[in-house]
Amino acid sequence: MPNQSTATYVRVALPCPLYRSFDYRLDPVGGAAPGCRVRVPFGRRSLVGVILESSPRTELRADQIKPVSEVIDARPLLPPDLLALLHWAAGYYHHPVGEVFAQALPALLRQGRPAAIEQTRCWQLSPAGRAIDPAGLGRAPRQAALLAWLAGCPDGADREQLQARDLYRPDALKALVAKGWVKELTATPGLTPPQPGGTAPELNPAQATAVQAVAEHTGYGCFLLDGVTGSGKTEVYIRAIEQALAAGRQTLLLVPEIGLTPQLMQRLRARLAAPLVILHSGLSERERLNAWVAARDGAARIVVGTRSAVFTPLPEPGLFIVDEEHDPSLKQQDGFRYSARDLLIWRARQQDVPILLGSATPSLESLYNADQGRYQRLHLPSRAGTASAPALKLLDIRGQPLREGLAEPLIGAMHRHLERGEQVLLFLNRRGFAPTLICHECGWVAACQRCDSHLTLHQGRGRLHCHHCDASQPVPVQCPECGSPDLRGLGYGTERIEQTLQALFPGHTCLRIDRDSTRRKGQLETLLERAQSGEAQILLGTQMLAKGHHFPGVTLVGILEADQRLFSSDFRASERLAQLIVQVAGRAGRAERPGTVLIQTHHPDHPLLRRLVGEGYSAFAEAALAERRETALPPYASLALLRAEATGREAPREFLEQAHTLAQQLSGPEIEFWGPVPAPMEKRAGRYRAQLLIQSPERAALHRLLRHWIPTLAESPAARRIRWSLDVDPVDTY
DNA sequence: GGGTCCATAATC
DNA sequence: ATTATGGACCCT
Repeated sequence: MPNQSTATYVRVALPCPLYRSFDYRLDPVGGAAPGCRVRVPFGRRSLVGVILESSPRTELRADQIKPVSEVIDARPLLPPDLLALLHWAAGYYHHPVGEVFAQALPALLRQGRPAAIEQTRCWQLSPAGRAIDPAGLGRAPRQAALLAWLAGCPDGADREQLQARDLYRPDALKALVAKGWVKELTATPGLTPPQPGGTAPELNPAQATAVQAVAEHTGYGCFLLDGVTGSGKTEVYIRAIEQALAAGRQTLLLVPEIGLTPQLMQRLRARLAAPLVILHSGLSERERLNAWVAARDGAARIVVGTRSAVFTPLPEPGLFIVDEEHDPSLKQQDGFRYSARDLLIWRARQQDVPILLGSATPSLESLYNADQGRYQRLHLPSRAGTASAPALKLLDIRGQPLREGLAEPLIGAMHRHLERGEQVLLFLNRRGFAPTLICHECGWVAACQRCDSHLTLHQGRGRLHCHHCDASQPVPVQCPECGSPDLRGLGYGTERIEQTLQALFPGHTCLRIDRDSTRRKGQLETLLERAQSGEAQILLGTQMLAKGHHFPGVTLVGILEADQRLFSSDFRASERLAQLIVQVAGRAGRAERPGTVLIQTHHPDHPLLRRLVGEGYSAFAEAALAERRETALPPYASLALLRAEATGREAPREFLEQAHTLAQQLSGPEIEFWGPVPAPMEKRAGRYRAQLLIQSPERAALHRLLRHWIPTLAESPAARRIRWSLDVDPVDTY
């Protein structure tokens, strides 16, 4: 008998919100190993699930069990190490196993499609086609449109990309190919061919030490690579990846979801002669599957991706890296709320692989772990002889006259820097013209119908916009309450500051970089280019400006609004503010010209702010950690947050009250509860939200409670009536 | 008698 | 999540 298996029952993870797996009979003898997908009947439906384990026996009676209808994978789709990771993650985040598995797989695999790279046809402009002016094809507008679009795609475009722009016309493409203007290629998309050519810079001693520390390490080790912008973290990554490549090993690099970090990608491509795939939210499902399969089969030697890439199987892992490890986007904010950083650390330990956490502003958690000796700290000082760290200064604006939100000393400093031919960057984390529209006659304020918030005035578009639910309406001509036409914008957004700057600095060009000015594809790149070329001297922007991009000509940074975050209800707000200030400061001053950072504040005596400005981020972190210790907050305690929302105001609170009562019965005195309380913005997008915070000095105790509490709660009748979710290790407590 | 609309139960 | 079921309620 060939290949007779003793295992006739399989335990399957199915994509539904249930805290259990389901047993099926495997009729055709031959077996299927854990990690294979199967199609099974489930209720009245048919679902694709993943085999968790197989066993010769089952606890169920024969009439309670159904047969597997199809074994999809002959060999396991997921290797044992990934099964273990997903299993552990489901337990740690107290999330249904089946949903965890579903989230970890590309959509096409979830649907049961084969795990095979599919060659796709793609079309590229030929040299002859490049010479054609699309405007000359008056009688063939489809072809003209295709030519015009393809001119902007040096790598060609595939069917999916063309369809996305409604340009996919088989006849037009055929005609263009026949004329020799377009080439049809079959490509395996995703696997970028190696094209190294960049030169390796000499390592400074700190970089060399860091690279060596990772190189000398065999097996698991967690390294916290802590270095300011410009200290050469990327070079350390590249050398470490080279070592992994030389050892025949794969590298997984996680990045936050910032515009795909074009600068980082360019450097990796220029230096590393190995097949590299990228996994990010902009991929089509086919591209994502191809990249995933290339990684799993070992064809891709380097995998770069955003948080969900932590679930990519790698047959020969040798190095893990988390870039910007403090970045909140590494934590999933809905559904299965996992931390990609924390999961990758677990995975590193399990697979006995070194992991590198990089940041100019490490999270307090990671600094604490380093202090405890769990991570090895590798410090990169700013390079000797080049950029000195920018000087941070607090600008006390209490009682000061402000010109549309700008204090005189800031305006004066801007003049001085601009006159020297240098660039200035202003940071304001508030888009639009004004955060509120108010009636000067009666005090009416434009409020959002669906949220507890004001509508933001966007003057350029002539609309009022809610930044919390995306609702939008035209700006009223007169007050709906009293009929007065005297409606005024209250407060300042980037759009308004832009106008002010144009009036104050008529001789200089100002660029506004925020989500509104970069809505269309390619706009961000264009604006960044104009900033870097020096064509514009004043750069004004939101959060977008804080990450990843260097502006060597900038010598002055103004932070217009720091106070909001100092008194937020979120205990992480001051950590975020400090990280933001340092990250924004890092955009400024390279080489010979050191930067200055002016921070406008009404609270120049705030101890944490003073510490940051006077002594730097490490000193700030030390003080912030001491504060966390005193208040018994993370990393000195473990948190979980139970959230609930519904269309009525009472339902979420009632559910949380019930949940609270149940939890108190299940837990000991070491667990503290805060709430239930309404969320800081109770109504959002038409739903009322409330939350219950669970806090424990002992992680294990917290998890013991959650293990019993959450599945019980999920089965309660109240839980079915409202939307609720559990957030383990929340990064935002609202 | 026959519709719809919800709460409730079950899914190997 | 999805699908089925059983009343309550309302209609011609």
